Amino acid sequence: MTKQLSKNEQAILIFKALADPVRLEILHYLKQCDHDVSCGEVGQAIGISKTSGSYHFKLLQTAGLITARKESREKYVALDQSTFEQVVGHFWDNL
Amino acid sequence: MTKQLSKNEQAILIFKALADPVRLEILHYLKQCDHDVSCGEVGQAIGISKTSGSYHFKLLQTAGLITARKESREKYVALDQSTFEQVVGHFWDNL
DNA sequence: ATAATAGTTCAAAATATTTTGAACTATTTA
DNA sequence: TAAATAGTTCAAAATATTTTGAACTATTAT
Repeated sequence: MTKQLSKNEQAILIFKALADPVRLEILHYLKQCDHDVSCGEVGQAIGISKTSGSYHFKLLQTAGLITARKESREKYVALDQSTFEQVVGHFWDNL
Repeated sequence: MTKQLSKNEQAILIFKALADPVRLEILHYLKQCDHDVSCGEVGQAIGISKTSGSYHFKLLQTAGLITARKESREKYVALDQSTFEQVVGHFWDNL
């Protein structure tokens, strides 16, 4: 059961997720990929430990900025711009 | 001499500024005002100390989310949506 | 000149976020 | 079955952010 968030709470989640250089690097890497890629690949590409990666991917996922699918051992992630558009697009209206 | 920021650094500054409930309250209050208002008025309205207010107003100002003008003893602040539009509007393009 | 008022600055304390490494689960390969 | 691989979880350590109160500047009012 995932708690239902208000517009503001959701916005804060997204802004927090975006307010970090490592996570922007992740998103930047994902943007260059048309296909979805494994967490390991991304982590290696930007040079972070897998523990740290796990932490950041979870945050991005919770914020709705990436989608993730588990295939056997690996987790494949991809950019999801739609949440951003929805929440940040109407940010000033909802404020 | 204010350091020149990259697009990403500016974006992080804005996202950090927006990733906080107190600062969203400030922006929310400012949104309701057509005129600019004193820091004291805002602080009182949302119930924060003036020291804390000073801290948050500085952050918002640095991020370019508010404008400020000093008139005699008081500092009048107002919403500035334009920076947000410029930086966040092209966020995915610049990423 | 003295008081009061609006806001800033500073350093310390309180909180929150991020990184790290070890131990863990689950899956695949030898 | 045993070893290797991908990722998660946990708690501790390292950092970063936020709050607090006292001391400060500058302006206005008595």
